[in-house]
Amino acid sequence: MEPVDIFKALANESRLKILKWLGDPERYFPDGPNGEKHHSMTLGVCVGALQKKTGLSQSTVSHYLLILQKAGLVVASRQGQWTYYKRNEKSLKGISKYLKEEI
Amino acid sequence: MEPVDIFKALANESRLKILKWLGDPERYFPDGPNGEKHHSMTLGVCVGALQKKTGLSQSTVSHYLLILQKAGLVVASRQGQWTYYKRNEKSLKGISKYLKEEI
DNA sequence: TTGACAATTCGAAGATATTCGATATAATAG
DNA sequence: CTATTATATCGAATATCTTCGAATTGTCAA
Repeated sequence: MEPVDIFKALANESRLKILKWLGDPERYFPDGPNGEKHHSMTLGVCVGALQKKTGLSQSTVSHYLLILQKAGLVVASRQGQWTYYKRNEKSLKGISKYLKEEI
Repeated sequence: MEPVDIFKALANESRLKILKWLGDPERYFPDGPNGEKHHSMTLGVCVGALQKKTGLSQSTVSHYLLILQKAGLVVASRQGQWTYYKRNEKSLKGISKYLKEEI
């Protein structure tokens, strides 16, 4: 993905928050989307949990996650009826490096 | 300026190019806006030179430079009838650090 | 002071982004 | 198989961005 498209994905408050939350899911999602405790976070965070935390509609969050995914900033993995999203640390490091060295 | 506004400023191909050019004006503007040689670049690059290189209209470039300025990415200094723009290296380093450490 | 040049501001058209509710698809539980 | 839950896609309204040409402002030289 081109740098400009990555910056477009980052140019939105909610998407920026989602990225931040995905950077430390244990901290930002201590409970599951429906209040369950003791759940694993290795796969990432599901759409419903992100939807609740953003306060946006379900369709908007799904759309935003697609934007982040197309930009390479997150990766999705479907597990049964859930889709889990995690951050792509490499792409974040990459764009940070780009800003420091190529701009 | 908030990170999201900085990313909005970066989310445009022409503005990204302008920033890149301002990072090495001697290389990207060997001649002045009207073809003169041997001109100083310590003040930055004037709007006309950027306008020619982008191919956009003069008003658009002026507008874009204001967006970059509001985001803190460039600083302007008027010198007679010209306005010179230079990069604000500190803000670029800052946003790079933000991406690496706070997101 | 007037004319030319540089830059900014204004007003508007078209394109893209935001955001929603409704609908469709996919997976699971009964 | 059917109802339920999770997510994705569709269609549309509104907002913001892109970009221009025209008008305005600021500066300098004759």
